[in-house]
Amino acid sequence: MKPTVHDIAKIAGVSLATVDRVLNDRPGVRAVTRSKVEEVIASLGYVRDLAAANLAKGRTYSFTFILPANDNSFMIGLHEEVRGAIARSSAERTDIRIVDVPPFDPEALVAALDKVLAEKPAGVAFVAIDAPDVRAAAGRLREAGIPIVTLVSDLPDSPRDHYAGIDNIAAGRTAGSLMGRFLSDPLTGGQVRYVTVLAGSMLVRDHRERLEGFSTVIHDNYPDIRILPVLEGRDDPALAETTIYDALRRHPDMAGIYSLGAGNRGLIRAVQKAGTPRRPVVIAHELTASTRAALMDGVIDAVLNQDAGHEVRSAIRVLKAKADGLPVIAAQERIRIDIFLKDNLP
Amino acid sequence: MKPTVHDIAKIAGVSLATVDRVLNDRPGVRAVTRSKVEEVIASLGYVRDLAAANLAKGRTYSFTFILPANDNSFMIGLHEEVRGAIARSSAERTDIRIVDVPPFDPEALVAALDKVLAEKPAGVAFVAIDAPDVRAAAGRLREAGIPIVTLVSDLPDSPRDHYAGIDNIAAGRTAGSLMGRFLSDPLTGGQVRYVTVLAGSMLVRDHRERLEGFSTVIHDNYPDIRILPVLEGRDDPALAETTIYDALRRHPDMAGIYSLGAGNRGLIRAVQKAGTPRRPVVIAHELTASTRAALMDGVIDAVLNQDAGHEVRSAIRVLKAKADGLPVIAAQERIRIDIFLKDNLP
DNA sequence: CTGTTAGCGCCTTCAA
DNA sequence: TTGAAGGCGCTAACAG
Repeated sequence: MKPTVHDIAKIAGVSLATVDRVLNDRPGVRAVTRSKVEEVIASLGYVRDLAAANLAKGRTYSFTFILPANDNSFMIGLHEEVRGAIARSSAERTDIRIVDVPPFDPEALVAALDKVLAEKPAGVAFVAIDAPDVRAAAGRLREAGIPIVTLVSDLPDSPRDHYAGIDNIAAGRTAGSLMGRFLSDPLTGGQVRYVTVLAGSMLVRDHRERLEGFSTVIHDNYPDIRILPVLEGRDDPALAETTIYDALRRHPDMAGIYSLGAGNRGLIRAVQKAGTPRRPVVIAHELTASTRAALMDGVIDAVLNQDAGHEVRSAIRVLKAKADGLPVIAAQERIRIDIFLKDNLP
Repeated sequence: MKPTVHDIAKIAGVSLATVDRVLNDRPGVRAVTRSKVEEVIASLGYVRDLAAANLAKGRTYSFTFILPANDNSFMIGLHEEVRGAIARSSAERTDIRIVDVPPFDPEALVAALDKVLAEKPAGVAFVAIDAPDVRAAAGRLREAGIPIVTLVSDLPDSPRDHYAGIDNIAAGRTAGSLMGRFLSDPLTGGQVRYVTVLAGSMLVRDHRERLEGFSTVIHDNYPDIRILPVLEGRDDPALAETTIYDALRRHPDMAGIYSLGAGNRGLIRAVQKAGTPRRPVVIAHELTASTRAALMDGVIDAVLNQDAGHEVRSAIRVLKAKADGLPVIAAQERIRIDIFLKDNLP
């Protein structure tokens, strides 16, 4: 039979209340009493029944998700996943709130973080912007004892408890290897190919990291492939379309395109419209309705994806665990870089 | 405030016990009383607090995992994941037991299933063998009201509640596309290449399905690629080694190898030893210590993987949900076909 | 500082 | 057929 607080109380010769004080290290216990109780706890190998504790406390975990009010498919999907979690909240004893902030706006994010801090939730998850002020605001939350998880975009060198997102350098490297392999023939060789990269903005950390990984692999392993100067589409479909269309007009022999940001709807239209003699190899990020269709149609060759549902569920699990001071299953919380070809679409 | 059994009792003008009888539809309630209570339940939108219910019942979910006592890395890893779940069982209110059976032995599996049936666990997970007797045994479990989940290998046309594993036809197709893309150059063309397939045994459904997917894609999309007659390595490293070594001696110009079963340790040795003028493109299944190392070394080009940890955790979640008659989050339970290149290794 | 007591939401005897 | 009462494991007043 698993030991309970009663067993501890009996053996240690104290009351339930004292055991509870020790367990939740609340004040009001003499040091000797405390250590005696702790000894018994250890000797019994006691582990508290969280479900019972939460029941007694009437506890619900109040978490706040701060999300950019971006209107690209990925962010919309992320919102939906959080709303799904909200729908399940009664069963999961959570009380989740979404706070929208304007995208790419560090000051707005800082303001939101400070406002959330005042509400003292049991945990906060947010899509980070890599700026000193944001780091400082995160520090204030942590000092208040509020667990924080960065979502999709990390905040390195900050006291965040966990990052629920992919390794973007690795993602860029993966794209680079796929591009290299899709373009190179081991039996022939030597012919120079040109590849263009479409980013949202080089100011965003994720995009910089993906580019870095991609460039490294291409330079190191595929000397025949030349990367043209990066194009910035601001994650905007319309801008992406004209940008890529122009590039394909200038370079009708373009061998490949790596789209490392959003706005792929425009990219796809541009490739179709340009009708170059030979379709370029296209690798893009995030599986959405449009990238999925393009994959099926053969306009896109591979999609790298991060599973927004997994990220949200993982963030919640980790926040819960941190709030309770519990360990997490590391493997379960690692967000994979999914590679989708048209053959393994979910 | 969420409604509780007390609210129902008060409004319906009955006692807690009666409400409980209705909730768990136990006998001993007049039809009129029952429907009155049910009405109140519906009108309040009551949902029972599972944690509290389990606490009161002192419930633990007893699950049995029937696993083949195979000694390849994947199966060993699967065992480990189940043991990990057992280690967490106190926190998760589960009581999980592992039953080992000899591999590829339908009769032994049937015997194990029937033995488990006698113990009436709250759920059973097992690695299926595609045979009529096994299907019948599964039927007996289901008739006894025991939820069953197939793990890694499915049992189609059976009453299993859920399959925690990958789509093997899709996996084969994915391997085919990667092979095709890695071997073909869009700018040149026409040159015939030979590819060999190493399977464990064509008697196993997973392997048949992977081969089917692979062949289809190659035939339909890569006419220059010829698939040589399938080699069977019985998932045995030693046999795989000699088989592949011989094949590479006979065909020094072998362009690719698709290893769709286990025993990759031997395959890797053979490729290294053969030292063909040009290394073949190698695609294998399951990320293990040896395939991982081979990926890093460039001996293997891509590994398709199913996450055993995810499969086990998913099986447990689903068994719990089925035992309680609850829905599952479908997206969370879909087992992905992971594609690993050396760049996105976890 | 420590103990007593009454719940949290639900289930389960045991009587009526 | 129904109800009253006690308890699951833990926590939180409120006394002492």
